[in-house]
Amino acid sequence: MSKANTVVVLDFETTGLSPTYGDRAIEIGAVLIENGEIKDRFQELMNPGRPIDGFIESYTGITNDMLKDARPCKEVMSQFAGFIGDYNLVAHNASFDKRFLDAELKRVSKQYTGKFACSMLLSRRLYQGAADHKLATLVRYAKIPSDGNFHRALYDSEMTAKLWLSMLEHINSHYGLPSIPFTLIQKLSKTPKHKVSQYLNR
DNA sequence: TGCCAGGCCCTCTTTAGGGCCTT
Repeated sequence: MSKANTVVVLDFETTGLSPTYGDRAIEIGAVLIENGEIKDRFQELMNPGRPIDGFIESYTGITNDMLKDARPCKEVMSQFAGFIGDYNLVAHNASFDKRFLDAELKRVSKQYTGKFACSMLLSRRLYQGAADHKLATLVRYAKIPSDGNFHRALYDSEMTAKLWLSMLEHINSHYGLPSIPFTLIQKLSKTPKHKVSQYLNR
Protein backbone atom coordinates (compact mmCIF):
# COMPACT_ATOMS: atom_id res chain seq x y z
CA MET A 1 0.00 0.00 0.00
CA SER A 2 1.37 3.42 -0.91
CA LYS A 3 2.38 5.29 2.21
CA ALA A 4 2.07 8.68 0.54
CA ASN A 5 -1.61 8.22 -0.34
CA THR A 6 -2.63 6.60 2.93
CA VAL A 7 -3.49 7.98 6.36
CA VAL A 8 -4.89 6.38 9.51
CA VAL A 9 -7.54 8.43 11.30
CA LEU A 10 -7.77 7.47 14.95
CA ASP A 11 -9.73 8.29 18.09
CA PHE A 12 -9.29 7.23 21.72
CA GLU A 13 -11.85 7.00 24.48
CA THR A 14 -10.04 7.33 27.80
CA THR A 15 -10.51 7.48 31.57
CA GLY A 16 -9.73 11.20 31.56
CA LEU A 17 -7.68 13.95 30.00
CA SER A 18 -4.12 13.35 31.08
CA PRO A 19 -1.97 10.24 30.64
CA THR A 20 0.76 11.95 32.67
CA TYR A 21 -1.62 11.89 35.64
CA GLY A 22 -2.46 8.23 35.17
CA ASP A 23 -5.35 8.29 32.72
CA ARG A 24 -5.55 5.28 30.39
CA ALA A 25 -7.16 4.39 27.09
CA ILE A 26 -10.38 2.37 27.24
CA GLU A 27 -11.19 2.16 23.51
CA ILE A 28 -9.37 2.72 20.24
CA GLY A 29 -11.08 3.24 16.92
CA ALA A 30 -9.39 3.93 13.60
CA VAL A 31 -10.01 3.92 9.88
CA LEU A 32 -7.44 3.62 7.11
CA ILE A 33 -7.95 5.98 4.17
CA GLU A 34 -6.25 5.12 0.90
CA ASN A 35 -6.64 7.33 -2.15
CA GLY A 36 -9.64 9.08 -0.66
CA GLU A 37 -11.56 5.99 0.40
CA ILE A 38 -11.97 4.16 3.70
CA LYS A 39 -10.31 0.78 3.14
CA ASP A 40 -9.95 -0.70 6.63
CA ARG A 41 -11.18 -0.29 10.21
CA PHE A 42 -9.94 -1.06 13.74
CA GLN A 43 -12.02 -0.96 16.91
CA GLU A 44 -11.59 -2.52 20.32
CA LEU A 45 -12.41 -1.83 23.94
CA MET A 46 -9.55 -2.31 26.40
CA ASN A 47 -9.42 -2.89 30.12
CA PRO A 48 -7.44 -0.09 31.83
CA GLY A 49 -6.97 -2.13 35.01
CA ARG A 50 -9.20 -0.02 37.21
CA PRO A 51 -12.81 1.18 37.25
CA ILE A 52 -13.86 4.18 35.20
CA ASP A 53 -15.90 6.92 36.84
CA GLY A 54 -19.53 7.78 36.26
CA PHE A 55 -18.78 10.76 34.07
CA ILE A 56 -16.85 8.66 31.56
CA GLU A 57 -19.55 5.95 31.60
CA SER A 58 -22.14 8.60 30.82
CA TYR A 59 -20.00 10.51 28.31
CA THR A 60 -18.98 7.49 26.22
CA GLY A 61 -21.66 4.93 26.96
CA ILE A 62 -18.82 2.54 27.82
CA THR A 63 -19.53 0.91 31.18
CA ASN A 64 -17.37 -0.91 33.70
CA ASP A 65 -19.40 -4.01 32.86
CA MET A 66 -18.40 -3.68 29.20
CA LEU A 67 -14.71 -3.34 30.13
CA LYS A 68 -14.69 -6.23 32.58
CA ASP A 69 -14.03 -8.83 29.90
CA ALA A 70 -12.08 -6.60 27.50
CA ARG A 71 -8.47 -7.44 26.70
CA PRO A 72 -5.89 -5.37 28.62
CA CYS A 73 -4.48 -2.21 27.04
CA LYS A 74 -1.11 -3.81 26.36
CA GLU A 75 -2.58 -6.53 24.14
CA VAL A 76 -4.84 -4.18 22.20
CA MET A 77 -2.20 -1.50 21.73
CA SER A 78 0.41 -4.01 20.56
CA GLN A 79 -2.03 -5.12 17.88
CA PHE A 80 -2.94 -1.53 17.04
CA ALA A 81 0.71 -0.67 16.49
CA GLY A 82 0.60 -3.11 13.61
CA PHE A 83 -2.49 -1.44 12.18
CA ILE A 84 -0.96 2.04 12.06
CA GLY A 85 2.37 0.76 10.75
CA ASP A 86 4.34 3.67 9.34
CA TYR A 87 1.37 5.58 7.99
CA ASN A 88 0.73 9.22 8.72
CA LEU A 89 -1.96 9.87 11.31
CA VAL A 90 -4.94 12.19 11.71
CA ALA A 91 -7.09 12.94 14.76
CA HIS A 92 -9.52 15.62 15.88
CA ASN A 93 -7.55 17.69 18.39
CA ALA A 94 -4.56 15.50 17.63
CA SER A 95 -2.49 16.73 20.57
CA PHE A 96 -4.89 14.83 22.85
CA ASP A 97 -4.83 11.52 20.95
CA LYS A 98 -1.08 11.76 20.34
CA ARG A 99 -0.43 12.00 24.08
CA PHE A 100 -2.41 8.81 24.72
CA LEU A 101 -0.95 6.98 21.71
CA ASP A 102 2.57 7.83 22.84
CA ALA A 103 1.87 6.84 26.45
CA GLU A 104 0.15 3.53 25.65
CA LEU A 105 2.71 2.48 23.03
CA LYS A 106 5.57 3.35 25.38
CA ARG A 107 4.11 0.88 27.89
CA VAL A 108 4.42 -1.92 25.31
CA SER A 109 7.75 -0.73 23.87
CA LYS A 110 6.24 -0.02 20.46
CA GLN A 111 7.03 2.92 18.21
CA TYR A 112 5.62 4.53 15.12
CA THR A 113 7.19 6.75 12.50
CA GLY A 114 4.13 8.45 11.00
CA LYS A 115 3.47 12.14 11.53
CA PHE A 116 0.29 13.62 13.00
CA ALA A 117 -2.05 16.14 11.44
CA CYS A 118 -5.00 17.67 13.27
CA SER A 119 -8.45 17.95 11.69
CA MET A 120 -9.44 20.59 14.24
CA LEU A 121 -6.52 22.90 13.40
CA LEU A 122 -7.18 22.43 9.66
CA SER A 123 -10.91 23.12 10.10
CA ARG A 124 -10.12 26.38 11.89
CA ARG A 125 -8.44 27.48 8.64
CA LEU A 126 -10.84 26.03 6.07
CA TYR A 127 -14.22 26.15 7.84
CA GLN A 128 -13.97 29.54 9.52
CA GLY A 129 -17.74 29.98 9.19
CA ALA A 130 -18.57 27.07 11.50
CA ALA A 131 -20.22 27.95 14.82
CA ASP A 132 -17.42 26.14 16.64
CA HIS A 133 -14.90 23.42 15.83
CA LYS A 134 -16.21 20.51 17.83
CA LEU A 135 -16.32 17.34 15.73
CA ALA A 136 -20.13 17.07 15.77
CA THR A 137 -20.57 20.70 14.74
CA LEU A 138 -18.14 20.35 11.85
CA VAL A 139 -19.84 17.15 10.63
CA ARG A 140 -23.13 19.07 10.42
CA TYR A 141 -21.40 22.09 8.85
CA ALA A 142 -19.87 19.91 6.12
CA LYS A 143 -23.25 18.20 5.55
CA ILE A 144 -21.81 14.77 6.33
CA PRO A 145 -24.59 12.24 7.05
CA SER A 146 -24.56 11.25 10.72
CA ASP A 147 -26.88 9.60 13.21
CA GLY A 148 -25.38 11.69 16.01
CA ASN A 149 -23.92 8.74 17.89
CA PHE A 150 -20.68 10.51 18.88
CA HIS A 151 -18.19 9.66 21.65
CA ARG A 152 -17.42 6.11 20.62
CA ALA A 153 -14.00 5.55 19.13
CA LEU A 154 -14.83 3.97 15.78
CA TYR A 155 -17.74 6.29 15.12
CA ASP A 156 -15.71 9.40 15.90
CA SER A 157 -12.78 8.18 13.81
CA GLU A 158 -15.12 7.52 10.87
CA MET A 159 -16.68 10.97 11.21
CA THR A 160 -13.21 12.55 11.49
CA ALA A 161 -12.15 10.64 8.38
CA LYS A 162 -15.15 11.92 6.43
CA LEU A 163 -14.49 15.45 7.71
CA TRP A 164 -10.87 15.08 6.60
CA LEU A 165 -11.93 13.98 3.10
CA SER A 166 -14.42 16.85 3.02
CA MET A 167 -11.64 19.34 3.75
CA LEU A 168 -9.37 17.82 1.09
CA GLU A 169 -12.24 18.18 -1.40
CA HIS A 170 -12.71 21.77 -0.23
CA ILE A 171 -9.05 22.48 -1.01
CA ASN A 172 -9.49 20.91 -4.44
CA SER A 173 -12.73 22.72 -5.33
CA HIS A 174 -11.69 26.14 -3.97
CA TYR A 175 -8.00 26.17 -4.87
CA GLY A 176 -7.68 23.64 -7.69
CA LEU A 177 -5.40 21.33 -5.75
CA PRO A 178 -6.54 17.72 -6.34
CA SER A 179 -3.81 16.35 -4.09
CA ILE A 180 -1.75 18.06 -1.44
CA PRO A 181 1.21 16.50 0.34
CA PHE A 182 0.73 15.63 4.00
CA THR A 183 3.61 17.86 5.03
CA LEU A 184 1.94 20.85 3.35
CA ILE A 185 -1.33 20.11 5.17
CA GLN A 186 0.63 20.12 8.43
CA LYS A 187 2.08 23.53 7.54
CA LEU A 188 -1.33 24.83 6.43
CA SER A 189 -2.71 23.81 9.84
CA LYS A 190 -0.26 26.23 11.49
CA THR A 191 -0.64 29.03 8.97
CA PRO A 192 -2.26 32.24 10.29
CA LYS A 193 -5.94 32.14 9.34
CA HIS A 194 -5.80 35.31 7.25
CA LYS A 195 -3.00 33.82 5.15
CA VAL A 196 -4.77 30.56 4.19
CA SER A 197 -5.81 31.75 0.71
CA GLN A 198 -2.37 33.17 0.12
CA TYR A 199 -0.84 29.86 1.16
CA LEU A 200 -3.04 27.75 -1.13
CA ASN A 201 -2.95 30.11 -4.12
CA ARG A 202 0.79 30.37 -4.33
C1' DT B 1 -7.98 6.86 46.73
C1' DG B 2 -7.79 11.05 44.66
C1' DC B 3 -5.37 14.45 42.86
C1' DC B 4 -5.54 16.25 37.63
C1' DA B 5 -3.58 18.65 31.07
C1' DG B 6 -1.78 21.03 27.39
C1' DG B 7 -1.33 23.10 22.77
C1' DC B 8 -3.44 26.52 20.04
C1' DC B 9 -5.09 31.15 19.40
C1' DC B 10 -7.13 35.62 20.28
C1' DT B 11 -6.62 40.09 22.46
C1' DC B 12 -8.05 44.82 26.31
C1' DT B 13 -0.73 40.79 24.15
C1' DT B 14 4.46 39.66 24.24
C1' DT B 15 6.78 41.01 31.94
C1' DA B 16 -0.67 37.63 30.40
C1' DG B 17 -5.03 35.76 30.71
C1' DG B 18 -8.58 33.00 29.21
C1' DG B 19 -11.50 30.29 25.82
C1' DC B 20 -11.44 26.33 22.78
C1' DC B 21 -10.94 21.31 21.98
C1' DT B 22 -10.09 16.39 23.35
C1' DT B 23 -11.99 12.31 27.70
